[in-house]
Amino acid sequence: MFPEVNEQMDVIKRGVEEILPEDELVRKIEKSKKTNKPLIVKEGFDPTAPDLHIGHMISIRKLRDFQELGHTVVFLIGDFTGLVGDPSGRSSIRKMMTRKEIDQNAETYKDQIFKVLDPEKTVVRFNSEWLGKLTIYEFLELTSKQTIARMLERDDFKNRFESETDISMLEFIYPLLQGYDSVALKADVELGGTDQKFNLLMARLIQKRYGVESQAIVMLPLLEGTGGGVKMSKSLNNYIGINEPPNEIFGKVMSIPDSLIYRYFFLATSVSESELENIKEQLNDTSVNPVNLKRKLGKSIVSEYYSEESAEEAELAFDRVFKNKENPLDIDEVILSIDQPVWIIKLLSIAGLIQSNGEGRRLIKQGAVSVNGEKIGNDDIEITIENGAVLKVGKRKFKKIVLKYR
RNA sequence: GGAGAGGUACCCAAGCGGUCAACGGGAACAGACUGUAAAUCUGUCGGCGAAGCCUUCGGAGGUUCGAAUCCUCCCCUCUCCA
Repeated sequence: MFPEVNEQMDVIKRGVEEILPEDELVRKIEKSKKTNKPLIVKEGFDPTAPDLHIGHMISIRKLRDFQELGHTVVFLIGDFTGLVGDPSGRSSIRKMMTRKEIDQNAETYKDQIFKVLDPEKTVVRFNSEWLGKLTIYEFLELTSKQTIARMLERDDFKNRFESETDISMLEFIYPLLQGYDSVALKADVELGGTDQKFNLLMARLIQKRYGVESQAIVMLPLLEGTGGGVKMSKSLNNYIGINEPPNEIFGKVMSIPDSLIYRYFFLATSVSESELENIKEQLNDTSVNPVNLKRKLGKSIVSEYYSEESAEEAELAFDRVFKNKENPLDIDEVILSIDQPVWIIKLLSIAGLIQSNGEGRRLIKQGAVSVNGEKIGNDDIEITIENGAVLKVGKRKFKKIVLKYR
């Protein structure tokens, strides 16, 4: 029923940063195959930021690998964490989330992860199910499973402790709670980013102390953001959200630095080993234009979350605007009822294309503004526009004017 | 509880009585070029229908012809000592 152990390991290891300990995972898989029992594979998510980006999808796609091998995937939502309020980030006190907000975010999560995971085979759990029921006695029992000295081995805590920076008690307890999740779920495997190493290892220890078999850990690399250098995150606004429209996803992929093309293929798509090799060769071959690889990358990412047709359309739309410098087919419309002629700056402003008149003047001076393809060279003019006129600011911002008479 | 240091625009970070709407870097935006929303180069990066004026340097007052810069109080952060 299950594939051969080495076949499973080949699938699991692709794109993975580190497996701890690998031989233990192999044993678990052997046992699972022998007894015909799927492994319980868990990953936890914080419900405070429900927008997933392709960086998150690296581990979710790995969950799918496990799922396709026949194992049980548990998508754990850390709602208890959300209810209490995560103190990490030191001084900033995060607002506590309401049950309703958490439930809404959980729904949003499902929409997104089920683009990749099979809803029929995915178990969604909330850690309040067990953490919320712990008595203080049981909680103290949990804290007794670990010592301060061991906790301080974590770099983050160690540095802060040594420099006498605050560590809240709650923060300190967090890894224990997360470990308890693994106990409650009897997790065989937990996935996480490399930044989660400490917590993942802690869970192994907590499980052992509770007499549960320790989970194996599969750590995935963090994906760099669209600007390169730093990791993809919503707060840095360098992310590609999987709920964004296909054109947007394609365009953002086209904006990544060439140096990241291979990494994105490797981590964010399902291309085969041989294709990866091929891509690497092409990148080293100066006669191959990297833009073609980037197009392929963009299409394969869009296809994964939408469809091949959407990907084709996104590519055509991209060429239309950026290669042929034409207007896109679908332009957002703004309905205006204005007196004509109208001052150009004011027009841009009410069309929502500029934040301030100063910005408008600047853009015009820089030659970034056009109306129906005609560049505006003077910020002090009044123009008369007809219905359906297209305003363009910069390379990417378009608005179609729909006039409405009073 | 005691002693110091500091809070400057989206972020980091200069400035320490006028020449400061505030150096520099990053981010962002625009233009050129291109192979694309890559790279590179250049420019912009408080507000006002732009004349001059208005509002910004943790908050509130004060000194001064004039303050981000000096003084007082308050709030917050950090470092060291207990």
